[in-house]
Amino acid sequence: MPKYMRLTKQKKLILDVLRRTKAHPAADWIFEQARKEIPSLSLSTVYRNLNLLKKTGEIQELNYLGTFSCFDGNPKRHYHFLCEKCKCVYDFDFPSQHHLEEEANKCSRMKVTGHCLFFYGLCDKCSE
Amino acid sequence: MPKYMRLTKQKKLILDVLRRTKAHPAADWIFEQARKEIPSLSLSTVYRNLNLLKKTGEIQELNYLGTFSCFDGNPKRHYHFLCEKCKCVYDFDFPSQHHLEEEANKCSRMKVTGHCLFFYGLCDKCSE
DNA sequence: TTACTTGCAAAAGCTTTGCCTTACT
DNA sequence: AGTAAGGCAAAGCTTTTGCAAGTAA
Repeated sequence: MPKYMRLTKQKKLILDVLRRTKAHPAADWIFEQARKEIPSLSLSTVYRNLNLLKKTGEIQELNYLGTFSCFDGNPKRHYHFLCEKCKCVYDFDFPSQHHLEEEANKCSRMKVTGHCLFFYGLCDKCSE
Repeated sequence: MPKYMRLTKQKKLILDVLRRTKAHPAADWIFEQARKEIPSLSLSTVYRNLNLLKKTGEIQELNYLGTFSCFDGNPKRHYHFLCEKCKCVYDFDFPSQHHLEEEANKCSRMKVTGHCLFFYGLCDKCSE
């Protein structure tokens, strides 16, 4: 394991692409966008950097869709909404339900340290 | 799309294997177990049947782990706990938080029809 | 200069699909 | 009899890995 993380232009670009969008893109979308600025970029570099940035807590990985991951350039804990029609993931402004963890801890012998919550349904565009 | 679903011995066995366990196994574990009774069984049959049974609502698919799916022979809505150490998924007896959906509906323009919630941490065996 | 990172290609993991045969209704 | 489902092998998709060359610190 490396001692420090280098700020290469590839890493900087990948992080930028992710921060510039409100969507929660998959690795291949990030790759396609970033590639416009660095045509020699490779998909494995995208994956490697996404993993590094996830490890340092600069981004987070979302697994709501099952078959592939989406990434969020916002590292702060917040909830999401998944549209079942267009499969888009939206940020969802909703109060933290941290208290559920304490209740959950009382309910069982497990040591609950976190929870994952998201909502699904139809987004405003799809429900018109 | 088929007009009806046949009850083949393979399908019956796969469902049985899934109902006999309290764990939430992945497709390959189900395959290994079922294979003991029907050695000629193939993995694609397992996948095909899991998808059929999911479609008819007899089982549910869990995607908490990201890289692969787990299956739950209990079709009723209930919560789960994921141990981050042993990666086991447990049933988690916790009151339904259905009210969150109504609150969520008030919070946004999205049409919220459901939620997904699970807890994680260390299970009783791993936290000893 | 050191050793982390890149690009390329290949491999790995999980899941689906095509095709022909089998067997449930 | 008609057709859903099975078995096998191959393909598909997302993600990871090995390695030689490049480059940030």
